Amino acid sequence: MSKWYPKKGRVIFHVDMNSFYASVEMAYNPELKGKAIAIAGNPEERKGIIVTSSYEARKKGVKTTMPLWEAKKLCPELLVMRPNFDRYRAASREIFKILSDVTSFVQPVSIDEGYMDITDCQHLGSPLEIAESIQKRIASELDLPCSIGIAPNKFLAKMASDMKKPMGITVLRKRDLANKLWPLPIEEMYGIGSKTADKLKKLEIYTIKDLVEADTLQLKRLLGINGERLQNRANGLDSSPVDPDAVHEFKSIGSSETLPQDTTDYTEIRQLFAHLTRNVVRRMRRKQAVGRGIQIMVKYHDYKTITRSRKLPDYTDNDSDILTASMDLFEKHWNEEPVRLLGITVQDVAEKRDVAQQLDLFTYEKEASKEKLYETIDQLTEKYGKNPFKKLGGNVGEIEPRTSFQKDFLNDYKKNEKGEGD
DNA sequence: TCTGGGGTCCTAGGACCC
DNA sequence: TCTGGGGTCCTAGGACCC
Repeated sequence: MSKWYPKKGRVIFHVDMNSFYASVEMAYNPELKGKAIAIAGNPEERKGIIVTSSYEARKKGVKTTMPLWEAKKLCPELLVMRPNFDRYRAASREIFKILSDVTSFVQPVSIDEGYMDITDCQHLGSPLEIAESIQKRIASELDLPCSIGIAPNKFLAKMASDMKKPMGITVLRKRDLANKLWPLPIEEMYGIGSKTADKLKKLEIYTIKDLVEADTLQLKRLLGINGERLQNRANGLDSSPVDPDAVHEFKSIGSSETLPQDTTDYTEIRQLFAHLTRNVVRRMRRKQAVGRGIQIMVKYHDYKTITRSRKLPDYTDNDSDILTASMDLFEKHWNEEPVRLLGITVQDVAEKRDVAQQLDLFTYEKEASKEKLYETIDQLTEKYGKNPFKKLGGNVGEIEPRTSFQKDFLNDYKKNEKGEGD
């Protein structure tokens, strides 16, 4: 049964903090205000790239990901600081608290930006008034600047928040598209990076307006399904909802690190893998997560990068499982050339609680009959909603069987659900 | 004097199953 | 007997974003 929804326009905010890390440092130490500052890693460890810089530094040409030496050449008075992630996380929490005071429909997308759906917040004033009060609260209570985009969907809100910085508020309605959006060069469109921009330019598409007017079939041939989506967005169409739960539904947890020098030393490599494993495990435990896919990444001296992965037989959050699988993959695929960076990512992540449910279900087999098992599934379905195993990547019928009993049972289950045969 | 680290999503080929 | 058409899972790589 499909439900009928009244066709009502949404009001979406995109709240974007301005040069976030640098602004947090300025809030901590107001003497930094008005100065050219940058947050960067340690060049001694080959991590000296600009992570964020203040507007004063940007005026001199300092840009994110620029090597530190290059930034200093452009801006000799640049004040450089190491990142203080704990500070940024704390500030982020306070920001999202303020947003949550307006509505529960808040979707954080990174440490310093998020979407809000304020369609049902008329009682708090006009969208512009709500945006102004949010911006003022974040500025007065946290001493941090932000820009806010107001639009009928997430894509336009995102584009709008970029239009006035710092401390801007921009309304982007359908009727503003021709004036405010379409004249922009395609590389400024969210979702178009340098590779896609290059491809589009070969079709003589240089502005968002050109993208609107392009032949859809030609775009699909060039970019696949993404071509169509990009053209829809350029037309101001994006139905994706603001999803407050998305932030909890993480799919992978990884850690990677560049070595101080390229190395072929096996002991050093193993030590780094052990360190990465500890990092990943610590974060998994904090999130009460387990995972079943292990991926390693090896970046060689020449920047050639490979990824190799494997599925484990069971979910795990165990150091030695992860380290063993990683070393195994590494030994199998290392070409003996000097390594610049190593990474480990645990994929197929689920919450421990959900996995425990699956195990509960199958430990039942020890004492119970098939009929009992069906009953259990019914009970769990009732208790947890329509699809209690969603987090495990499928329906009950898609759980991986481990014993012959499970195999039989699942075959029966599938027959009942889908009907038999082809 | 080169180029970090955390993620998500998509594509594409092969294996395997019905 | 001579070649179907789905579907899912697995792996590797690439593009993009902050």
